[in-house]
Amino acid sequence: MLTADQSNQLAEMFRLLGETSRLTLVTHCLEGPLSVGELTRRSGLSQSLVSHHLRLLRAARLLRAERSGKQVFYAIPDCHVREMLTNMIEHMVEPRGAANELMSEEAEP
Amino acid sequence: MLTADQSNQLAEMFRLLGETSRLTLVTHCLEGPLSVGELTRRSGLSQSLVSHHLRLLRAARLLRAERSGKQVFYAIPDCHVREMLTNMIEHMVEPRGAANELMSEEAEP
DNA sequence: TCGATGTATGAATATGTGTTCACATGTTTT
DNA sequence: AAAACATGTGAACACATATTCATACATCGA
Repeated sequence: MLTADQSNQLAEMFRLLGETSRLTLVTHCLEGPLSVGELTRRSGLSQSLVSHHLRLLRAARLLRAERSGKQVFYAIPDCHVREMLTNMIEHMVEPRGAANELMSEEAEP
Repeated sequence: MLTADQSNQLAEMFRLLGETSRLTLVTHCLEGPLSVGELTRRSGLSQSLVSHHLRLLRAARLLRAERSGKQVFYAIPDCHVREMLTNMIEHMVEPRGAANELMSEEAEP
């Protein structure tokens, strides 16, 4: 299937999305390109921390940066990332129909 | 966009996929349903650890369990998860064409 | 060219959290 | 009872996050 290297790289991407604050930065960008200042305002984090997060997301190509004057706008880079996110959001809000018959064990009661 | 609760739930799913060993269990299941024993063999992990991981993935509905005789087979539960994974795999193997013009900064040197 | 604004980066730390192992026990099916 | 799998607990270990501060870089307007 996947080489060990590819698995690591893929896991790395998911790990980046696995932190609420970082994920929120990405989902905000689903609406359209947003400046760092705007992301800082919406997230309530410090500008420094936002920048640190964006740097990681950029390196993993989960976000794309584009400068416009003094500001830098971040956006979803391509349809793969966009569709991946919308798929996961749909999966989340989806009715949990008989999720697991085996042993009645749920994440949330 | 998303409520704080939804963001947490979504991040939780990504976090589960953000560990190489767990992700490998999931990607193996892309080929088709696999028994715990088979997954243990392929992953090289202990059966106990595999079971722990599968439990988490099941609870998040990233995998679905089905018993067949003595064995339990795990599979991708629906098309959302399957498409999400294939999208991410495509994104990963995609040519990194001008990933980030802003500051020449790469993930791997 | 200087100052203001917007953004990036580096370093250092404290803290938290998850992964993994090892062992034991429980459950379901043959 | 045996085989296959699930679950629980606790300890060791590694890593990542948040945080702050300081500094550097980029762009624009005066």
